[in-house]
Formats: sequence, C-alpha cells, structure tokens
Amino acid sequence: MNGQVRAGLPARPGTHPPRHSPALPPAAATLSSMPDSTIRVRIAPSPTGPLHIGTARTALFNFLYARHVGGTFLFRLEDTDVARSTAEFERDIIDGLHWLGITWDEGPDTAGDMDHGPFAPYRQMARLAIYKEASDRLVAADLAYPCFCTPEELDADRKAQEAARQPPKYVGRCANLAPDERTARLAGTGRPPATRFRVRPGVVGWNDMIRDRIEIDTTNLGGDFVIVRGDGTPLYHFTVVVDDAAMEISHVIRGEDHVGNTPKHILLFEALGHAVPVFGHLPLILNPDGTKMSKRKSQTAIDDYRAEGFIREGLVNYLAYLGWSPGTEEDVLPLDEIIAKFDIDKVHKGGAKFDRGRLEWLNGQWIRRLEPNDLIDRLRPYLQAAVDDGRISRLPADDEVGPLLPVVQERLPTLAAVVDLVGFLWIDDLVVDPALVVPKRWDPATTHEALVAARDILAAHDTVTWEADELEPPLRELAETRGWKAGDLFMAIRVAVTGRTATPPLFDTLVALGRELTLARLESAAAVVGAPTVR
RNA sequence: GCCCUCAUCGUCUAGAGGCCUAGGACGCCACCCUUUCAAGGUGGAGAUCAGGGGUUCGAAUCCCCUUGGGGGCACCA
Repeated sequence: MNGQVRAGLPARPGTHPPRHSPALPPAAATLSSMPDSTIRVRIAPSPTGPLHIGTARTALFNFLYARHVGGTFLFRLEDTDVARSTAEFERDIIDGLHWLGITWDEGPDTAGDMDHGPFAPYRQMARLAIYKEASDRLVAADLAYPCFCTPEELDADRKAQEAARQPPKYVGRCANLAPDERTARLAGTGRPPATRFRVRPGVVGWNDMIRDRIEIDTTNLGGDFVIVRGDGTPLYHFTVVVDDAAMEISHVIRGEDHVGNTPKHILLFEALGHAVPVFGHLPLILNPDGTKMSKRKSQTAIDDYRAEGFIREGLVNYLAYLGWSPGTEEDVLPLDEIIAKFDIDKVHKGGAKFDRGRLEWLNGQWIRRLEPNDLIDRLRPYLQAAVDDGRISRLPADDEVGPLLPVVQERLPTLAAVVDLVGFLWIDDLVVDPALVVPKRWDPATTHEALVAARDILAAHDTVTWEADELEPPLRELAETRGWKAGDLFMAIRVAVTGRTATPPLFDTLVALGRELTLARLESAAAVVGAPTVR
C-alpha cells in the first residue's frame, strides 16, 4: 500500500476551528512517531443490536491507528433507525468496547451521555437540526430534490428491473419535475416527499489506505439516492457524511462492505463543500464457510464471548491479529505493544475466517499470564453464575480458590471452564456413576476393597498434616503391597471423590477437598460399588 | 443482472524479485514428562505460493488472462 498518494486530506488545516486538546492517550502510548493531532478517526455504531464482533474489530483498528499515530479517536452513535435502536443496545456496545479496553477521546462514555467532546452531541438523533440545514442547502442548490414516489411505485420499479434482469436503480421519476408538477405529485400522493441526492455522471475514485486505487463509475450507484425520509429523518449515507465533515474526521476506516458506499459519500462531501477524508477498507471477518460473519452462522455478540469466559486480553489480541500481524513471530502481544507496533499498511486485503480454536488457545495463554488475585476476581462471576443456576452448591471464598490456582490456572481455556474443572469441590450431594468408579482393569469387588483400604489409611492420617506430599506415599505403598497399579488405585479414588476421570492432580485435589469430605466421599463411593444393582 | 474486490499449509499468517528445496502459530499425529486431564518440551505430517501466460539472468513477490471466493446494488446501518 502506498501511503503517499492520498485523496484530499489531511483536510484544510486552516479552515478548521481551533481544536480542543483531546484527552491524553492511555499510558500505553508508546508512540513510534510524533503525535499527529490532525488525524481524527471514529467508530460510529448503530445501536440496533448487541456489540458485534465485526464492530469491535473495526473499533479496535481505528483505536489502534489513532493511538499509534497520536491522533484522536471518537465514538458516535448512529441511531437514526429509530424503530430498531434501543438504549439497551447502546449500553451493550459502549460497555463492551470499554470492557475490551478501547477508549475514546470524544463521545458518550456511558449510555445516555452525549456531551463529552467539542463536537457534541455525538448521537445523531440529537443532531437533526444539523442535517436539516445541510439538506436544505443541497436542495436550494438543486444538488438534491424532493421525491414523491410512493413505496408502491418504487417497489414496482424494482420488480420490473429484476424481471428484466437489470440492476436495481432509481428511475428518476421525480428528478426533473417542474414546480407545478411537484405540486401535483404532492397532492396525488398526499404524503411529504423524501429528499433525493443527484448523482452526477462520471467516475469517482479514491486512494484507499489498504487497497490502493479504487474507481467506480457513478452509473453503477443505483441512481439518485434518498438522503432524508418523507418523515424528515435523515438516512445513513447522509448523516455519516454530514457528521464526518462536522467532526473533522480525517480518515474513515471501516469494513470492506462499505466500499460500494464510498463513492456516494465522496459525492456528498463534495456537494457539501467539504474536503474528502481518506478512506481505508478493512477485510471482513468471515464465517467458517467464507461468507461475511453473521449472527446466523457464528456467535457474533461480544458479550456472549465474555459470558463464556474469554478475557479481554485474549479477545483483543485475537481480533488484532485478524487481518493484521506485526510481521514478527510473536503471537501473544499485550494491547500496549500492539498499539506500538500497529501499522495500517500491513493490514491485509483478504478476509479472515474466525477460528474459535485459535481464540481459545490465545485466551488460555492470557489466563496463564494473569496475576493470582486478578484471576480470583475474574473467576468469581463465573462461579457465582454456577451457583445461580445450580451447577454448584455454594460460592467458594477467595481463600479457598487461591490455593487452587497453581493447579487450575494452566488448565483453563476460558474462565467459565473453572466450573467443569473443580466444581465438584463445591457440590453438596455429588453423584458418582458406579460404572465410572471401577477402573478398566478392575472389577467392582477390587474397587470396593481399594476404596475402603484407602479410606482407612487416610482416616488414620493426622488432620494437621493433610498435605499432598504426605498423602501420596501411604497410598502408593497400599498399591504396592496389594499388587495394584498405582494408576488404577488413584483413578478409583479420583472418580470416587470427584465424580470425574479428568481432574487436577489427585493429591492436590484431596487437599482441596479436605479430610472430612474426602473420607465421606470414599465411603459413599465404596458403598455404591460394593452394592451393585442386580441387572 | 450490474459494479467493486480478494487469492501462501485445514485455519490465522511471515513474505515488498535472489536470504524460500516457502518461516511461525492454532489444530492434528508421535514421543518425552506423568496418578487422570491439562500445561510444557521435542519431533512429524501438512502449501508444485488457485491455474495459465508473460516481464526478468532470476518471481510466492511485477503485468495480463482465466478460474474460484467474497462484498455491494433500500425512504437499513
């Protein structure tokens, strides 16, 4: 990617009003170059759904770009789709981005807030007057015009085009109406007109930050497009441009699915008399089948990943490496180093399939790097959730979890996995499958004998010295004197006290269980195998 | 139908004409460690760089074509 050829910008330095100094970048600001305050990027999600993984990735790349060059990153809510926008989604998006560690210099920091920054408000429904002024200006200059077409007419047009195997396109019915014709159309439809932007003939091109030169003939844009609905609310293509212009956005970094929108936006910037920002189109995140990642085929809500126990460090690291790599062989990289190394010129052009297995591995890497107390804090909500839905009987205290960490931390692919791993510790009435207690090479009678013997040995053990390395020798000795394989004995004990065949190391487990519970479970398991149900 | 766009192991990627008989990671397989499961270590299989033409002394890297994939074409964003 040649960064030297850039469209329009950095926009008219002299014409911008004095800028407020942006909030200081995070401590991580290991800038590899001088801060560039002329660079302003944004993420502008629509609160019509929970934070989508694609939105998070786009936000992350904008954030990385801004922080790397010392520019400004802002957050704007595009809530003009009133029917689908909700305060709940707004909260989910903002909280989700914050959770990932993505911060912005301008825009609402919490749902409902809108006054943080020099260009407030940052919520489009609060900026209606601005769009109104802009559309009036375009209509006055005849760069846009009122369109009286009804949904039925437009639908019929579209159907006819489809039948004729033609690309969908506005037919221009209202493009050149005389004043009296407009009056007549208005009377005929009886509804307020929408406003359409005139698409001028010619070719529109730009030097994309990541895919070089792109040129599109405007005849392929689908004709004049609506910028304001009949009810007066503005549409996306219009609001993005008006706001990106007003908020002095210098670089628009967004998903590849916007490539076809870019010529429309460039036309609008020109009509509005504003310098055109630089555009950069990121490759898409793909479903396993190679199509654009969708809710239908993949898990797309960031909050669902959080609920499963993915941690921000893992998710951010993974997302950053989807379509970008530092060019070194480091796979596990903290956010501050990603910022320092981020280079938009190294962003790929091709889409990347979402690989959950790789995400889990990376998440495990990050969990292993967590400080013990931090890990306990992060584990607590997942333990509480297990209490809430009855998977475990009680919430263990921090000082119960702490000692477990050495054997648990390296076994967790996700935080939620802690319940599967050691949940048996906090289950009051553990159910043990009799068939599972009997080791492969053993029969129920041997197992019963072994469990009873093990119980007696452990019962004879002094309570004060209930330590892993003191519990092991006598049991090994038991196996040896009876001619049993230690592994078989251990497995029988393991299943008896945990109900599972895969657990942390046995003696650490017995210590965690405590003397009483260990003995009680050995007894009840012995009873279970000792009295097999007759088939 | 039209427009745009992309193309290195199954997956994420390194690669900016000779350092490439293509490197790393995930996953997979084997071994080591080992009381199970993980983690960790070692090794292995796995890509004729989509195919075909050029350019060049030399191409995964540059150009063209083909094929395949993807995105888009609303009074959604």
